[in-house]
Parts: sequence; C-alpha cells; structure tokens
Amino acid sequence: MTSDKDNTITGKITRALADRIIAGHIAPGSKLRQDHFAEEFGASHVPVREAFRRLEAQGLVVSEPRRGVRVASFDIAEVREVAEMRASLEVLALRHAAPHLTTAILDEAEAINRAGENAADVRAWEETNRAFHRLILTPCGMPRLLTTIDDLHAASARFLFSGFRMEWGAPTDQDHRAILKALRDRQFDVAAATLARHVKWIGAKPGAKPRLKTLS
Amino acid sequence: MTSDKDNTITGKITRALADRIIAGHIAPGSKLRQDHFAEEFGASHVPVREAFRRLEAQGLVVSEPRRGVRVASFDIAEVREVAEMRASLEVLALRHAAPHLTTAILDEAEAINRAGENAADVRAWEETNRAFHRLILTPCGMPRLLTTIDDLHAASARFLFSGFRMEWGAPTDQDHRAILKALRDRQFDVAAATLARHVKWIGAKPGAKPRLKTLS
DNA sequence: GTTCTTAAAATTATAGATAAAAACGAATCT
DNA sequence: AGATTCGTTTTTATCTATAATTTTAAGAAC
Repeated sequence: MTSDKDNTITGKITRALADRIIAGHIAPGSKLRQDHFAEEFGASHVPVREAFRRLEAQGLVVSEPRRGVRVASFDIAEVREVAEMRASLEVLALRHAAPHLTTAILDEAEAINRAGENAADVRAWEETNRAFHRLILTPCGMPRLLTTIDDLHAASARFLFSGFRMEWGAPTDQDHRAILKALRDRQFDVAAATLARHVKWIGAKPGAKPRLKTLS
Repeated sequence: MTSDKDNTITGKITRALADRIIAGHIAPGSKLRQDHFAEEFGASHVPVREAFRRLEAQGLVVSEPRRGVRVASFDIAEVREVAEMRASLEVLALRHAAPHLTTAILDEAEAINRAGENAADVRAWEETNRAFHRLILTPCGMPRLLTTIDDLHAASARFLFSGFRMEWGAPTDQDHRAILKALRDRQFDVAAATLARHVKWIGAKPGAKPRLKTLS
C-alpha cells in the first residue's frame, strides 16, 4: 500500500499494470515496453518508469539494466516459497491480532466467508478470500507486516489465476470456518496452526501444473 | 537487492541514500528534495525520483503525493515489529537452509563470528553480524525470502545506529556460537529457537531510548 | 550453409524544460 | 493583536528531446 489514495499518474499506471499482471493478462516473461504503456495511458514514459520500479519492488516484474523490464516468471518453487512466507507472517500477524479480535469482527469474517462460498468465479473467490485474511489480521496493528503480507497475497493470486484451474472453494472455506471457531474459543494456537496449514496448502497443491517456465 | 551490480545512476543514488539513511546521517522526518540530490550527484532529478520509489518500497522513506518524500521515522513499536518479522522469516529460512549447511559453511560462519567479536565500532559489528546471518541463511535457496530479510536487516541496522548506543557485542555473539553449535549437532529446532530469541532480543532491548519521534 | 562483422532500427536511460500544486510570507481586514 | 486572504516562491510531477546501448538484420567471408 504505497499511499492512501494515489491520484498521481504513476499510481494509476502502477495499479493498472499490477492488476493485469496478477490477472494473468500479460504473460510471464513478456517485455514491458515503456513507450507502449506511455502511449496507452496518454502519458510520458517517465511515470511509466516509476511504476516499473514499484512493481519491481513488489516482485511482479524483473528489471535488467539497459534491457528493460519483463513480467516476473515464477515456477512451482517460488509458489511454495511465497506460501511458506505467507504462513509464517500470517501466523505472526494472527498472534498479535487475536487479543484485539472482537465478536463483531468475527461475525463479519463469517459473513465474508459465506459470501466466498457462493463466489461465481476464481476471481470473486480470491477477492473474498483476501478480504477474510485481511479482516482477521488487520487488528495486529503492524503496518509493515500487513503490507508485506499484501504483496505476498498478490503473488499468490497471480499463481491462482495463471492458467491452472483447480477445484477451489470448499476445502479452504472449511479451513476458514475452523479458524473462526478456534478464535471464538480463544484457542489461538489452534487457530494459528490451522491458518498455517491453510496457507501452505495453496502452494503445495499437487494438482498444480508445473508448466510455467522459468526464464531468468 | 535490486540487481546484481546496478551500474545505472538510479542504482548508485539508491545505494548512497540508503546508506546515509541507515547510518542515521539524515534525520528521520527530514524532507528529501529531489533537485538537491540531483545536483549533488550531478544528475537530473528523474533518476533521483526512481531511487525514491525504491527506497519507498524498502520502507526507508515515506512519500506523500505532491508533497515529496521524507525519511521514514520509526518508533519503538516498529522496531519490535521488524524484529518479530525477522525472527519469523529467519527461522523459516534457517529451516530450509539447515539441510544444505556444510561444515565449510559453518567454519566460515565461526570465523566471521570471531571477527565480529573484535569489531571496533557498531558499524563494523553490524557488518559482520549481517554477514553471519546471510551466510547461514543463503543456502535455503529462497530468493524472495532472502531479499525481504535483507530489507528488514536494513531497518534493524537503522535502529542500531540511530542515536542509541547500547552495549553491543558479547551477548549476541554468544547467541551466534550457540546457533552454530546446535547446527553442527543437527539440532535444528534448538538452532531455530535460539535464532528467534536472538533476533527478537534486539527489538526488545529495554536499554533502548524511546526518544525517537513519530511523525506521520 | 554457417558464422562473423557491421550497420540500422528500436528501446532504454537521462537531461532539460514546462506546468501545476503546495509552502511561505506579507499585507489587509476584523 | 489575531486571523485571513492573496500573491510570490519553492518544489514536485510531468512532458519533450537527446544520448547511449542493445537488439535485429543484412551482408560478406569462410
């Protein structure tokens, strides 16, 4: 989260490109030409370059000096890496958020969870999934941790959208329910363990086709 | 960790500014004026702006649109936050690195540790401390995790250098030795637990003067 | 047919210039 | 006296233009 509302052109380009990359609209490894996007957004290439730097820091693009930037490609190893990082950090966040979780928050989380079960497509489901995690983790009051988790969520979502269509929904929502129940019962260790397993499961899914190329 | 060797002007400015901010040469909250640094580095302000975006992602500066960037200020809460994140992530890295740790690596780590005991000043000690951690964690083979840890190390170092002069050295090096011993004995859980305590200790140090202002 | 060299085209990286927004200060009004 | 408004000045954000570097392609030599 770079800023509250970033009305600057750089911010708009950053968000637009991030959305496209995450949605898989632009294939991994594609060259991103600054003039192209400058023309598309009706801007010069200077803000485009600044947007590239932000995306680079987010891990969505890789930049080779004097050679331009490409959409970051990821293999199954990196997906697992992101999943493990998420597991560690979300558990940390949950530990600190747990004491501040009110019944109202848990009720809202349950509502989001129910909405996720009826999600029409992967995109909508991912939206509610992210909302769920964000809701129960935000009370930890650790902004740097939350932004790092957000970046990891983006990477996860990218994988989720990229070509591989697995059966999504049921199992994870069961996990969500189990987490909420443990939180209501004040069994924080159980909640944390369930959360860790839940997050890692995404990366360890055997059904994932490893047809993603690694070019670096 | 933007690139291997970043000969571009943006890279040079980024490193120079990061060093100064970490070393405490520029006070937290100070405005960073792009023209000023453009002139100092004999460059235009475009690469300066790109450097700002990188530093922003690293958490070293905060940027308000149309208002410029300021050196990020940090209070004791954020120091603890960074310490906890480091603890979680370094433990994760160590768990994956442990199986690949050779005797040669551990010997080198011990040599670095010895060098750290004779460090003349805080700066030199931090250098060896970072080298130690990096050496035993790199074999995990998780690049994203390692760069995130590097960023957290930078934040930690910033706190270490900022005004507060505590007795450094002895206790942490004992921790380092304990970690190495546990690794040699293949007691990975002990090593991980010691590492976590060691990292958190930095942030929890009661001797730290909380005279750092938070302006946000 | 392959490979090396060389030239041309495309693209990146930076500089210089312009417009717009915010900070600062002075003068005026209450 | 204090507050407020208006204008000046500083600084940011962006655009246009230029230099340098890489990639592409063509042609010649082997």
